[in-house]
Amino acid sequence: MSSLPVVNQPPHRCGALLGQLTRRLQTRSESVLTPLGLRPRHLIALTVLRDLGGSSQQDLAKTLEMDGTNVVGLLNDLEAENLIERRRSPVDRRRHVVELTDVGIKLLVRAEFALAAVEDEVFSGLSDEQRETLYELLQQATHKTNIEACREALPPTC
Amino acid sequence: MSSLPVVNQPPHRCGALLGQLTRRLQTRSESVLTPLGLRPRHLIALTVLRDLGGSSQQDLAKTLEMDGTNVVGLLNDLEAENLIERRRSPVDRRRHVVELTDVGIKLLVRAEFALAAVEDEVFSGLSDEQRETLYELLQQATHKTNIEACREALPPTC
DNA sequence: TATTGTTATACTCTATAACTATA
DNA sequence: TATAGTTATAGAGTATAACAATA
Repeated sequence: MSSLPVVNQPPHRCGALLGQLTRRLQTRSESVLTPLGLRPRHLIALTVLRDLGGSSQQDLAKTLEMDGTNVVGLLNDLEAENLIERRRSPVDRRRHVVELTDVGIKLLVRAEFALAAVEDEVFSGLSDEQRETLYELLQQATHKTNIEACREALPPTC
Repeated sequence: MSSLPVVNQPPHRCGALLGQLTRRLQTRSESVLTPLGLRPRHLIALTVLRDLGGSSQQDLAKTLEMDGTNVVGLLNDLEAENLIERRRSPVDRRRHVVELTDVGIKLLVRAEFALAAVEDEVFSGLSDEQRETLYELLQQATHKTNIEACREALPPTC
């Protein structure tokens, strides 16, 4: 609201720092997941399956933003460890309904505890209040550009 | 400063949002760099070389946190486009001194303009003030854990 | 004919080992 | 012998194409 002739400095670039923190989080997450026999991808899949309460493989591929062929391999891993189940859908026998097993649910809970500890460590330079601010800023940024991306991708409706 | 019996909520997890924004930034950066014949890796290398004013390949590998063998390939690309020069160090002929060419400097400037525009777009959901806050939080977070990482890695001195 | 899941395959990125030349 | 750079090669991660079963 000031009309002083202040020179408007452009904001600093966040990209490099963002990438650096993400890489650090990724590396440490891998470390704590390895003893549980999981890779980050596996964990994301398990989380999505719990949140959706089961899914077809194609829907899962869309949600994970992965190629369908890679979802097959991912689910093969998880099924081999008895963490998920594939059942033919009774209404459309082409579809596989994928669901978490009890073993999968329990392992997911353990993994989430481990990952929470990783975040606490990586963000230990910030106070709880600062972390909350960071969260809100990131959410605002992702949400805005989500809408933008949607507008770009879809022609008429959105 | 309040002594009310407020329940301390743990802060939200930032990891997922951080990863999402980073991926978005990465994808769009690739898009704008492709017409310039560059990949993100190339740009990071060019930036580091300018900031250091030249470097040996090993030092470059350390700075980029990449394997030395991959730096060779990276530099081969850049040299083929006449963006960098390798010269034998006169004091230690095992070393290659790597420096930007004039062509490299000019292309770097163009790439940075393009990337600034990408950041402006990806962070368009935030005001300049919010972007600055985000920058400061990210910087504080990365710096703290940098020190931590250093303490972990080095036994006595640090 | 289109859709779901699968396999086989190729392409990229990254890391390991062995080689050359210099010290 | 150790170091700087290079090459060849193998291992992940990911994407494309063809195929089987079902709609």
